[in-house]
Amino acid sequence: MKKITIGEASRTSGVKVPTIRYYESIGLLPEPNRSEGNQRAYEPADLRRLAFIRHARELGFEVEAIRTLLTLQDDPHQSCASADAIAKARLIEVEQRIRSLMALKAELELMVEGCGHGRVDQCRVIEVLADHGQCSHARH
Amino acid sequence: MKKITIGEASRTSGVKVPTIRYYESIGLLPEPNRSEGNQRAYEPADLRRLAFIRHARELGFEVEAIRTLLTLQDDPHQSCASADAIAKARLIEVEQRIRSLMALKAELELMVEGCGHGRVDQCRVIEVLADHGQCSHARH
DNA sequence: TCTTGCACCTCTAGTCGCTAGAGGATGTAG
DNA sequence: CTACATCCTCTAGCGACTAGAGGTGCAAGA
Repeated sequence: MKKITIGEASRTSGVKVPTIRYYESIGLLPEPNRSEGNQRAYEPADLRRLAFIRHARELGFEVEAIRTLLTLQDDPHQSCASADAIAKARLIEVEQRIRSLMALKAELELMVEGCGHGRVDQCRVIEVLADHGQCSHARH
Repeated sequence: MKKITIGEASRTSGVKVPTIRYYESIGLLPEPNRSEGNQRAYEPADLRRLAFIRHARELGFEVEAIRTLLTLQDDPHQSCASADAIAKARLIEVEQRIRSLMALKAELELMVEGCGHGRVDQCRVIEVLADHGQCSHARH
């Protein structure tokens, strides 16, 4: 049973060293055992937990949501309704965000296309920003 | 020439009062004249500037980008190449964000659909989070 | 054995764009 | 004149890290 240093944990999980320590400080990761020289010594289970956290963060789950998901994972006999609800809520957020970004994209495209590449006083980018009324009236 | 209070400026621009003071503190808005009682007294030009800022923020431009756009607007004889570049960069950011959110949406949908609404140990949501290999290999 | 040099430790403070709250002054309507 | 809303400044907090200072541990080469 070789001990896993924080650096190895970082390399295998793709989570930066200070971020791992941060996760520990906010209680997402348990405090690992320490070596004689007071260095963190992780175990495979910690690496799995770290991978879980990383994946969830990549999917945009907030730390509090991840905290809940982790407690669910820790107790596999519970109903998964909460996990389901958290994922659904995240899905709805993502869908809304996509919609608003699409509207935004349309408006930016209009701005960029309309730019005559001349001087600022003819610039559609500046003009549109200065006058919301010129927008294609995307909801924002 | 009636003086415009910060509250009126807030109502007409839709920017909250503390946010207006914040914009002043970081130099996006000029320091307005003060009334006898030391209250800010805005002028129409300030309201236009505030509207510009708000619109740009809604489009997701960062404060530093807005700072540049504002200096461009202040000097209309400059080339609008910078404004154009800033808007284009923002457009690219938005497009990338949309792409990554679409991938994310697909993965969340798989998770949610796959949830059997039973116990956690059969929950696809938890399972997928725990094992990245189960992803549809969206790039993340 | 010594030394070099990297990885580790803790702690504090900074990032971005606000937002909240304390504690007090001013302005306005009845 | 009294409420009460609005204004003022100032500091601290949010989320999720990130950066840096100042120090210790450890493994490998000379």
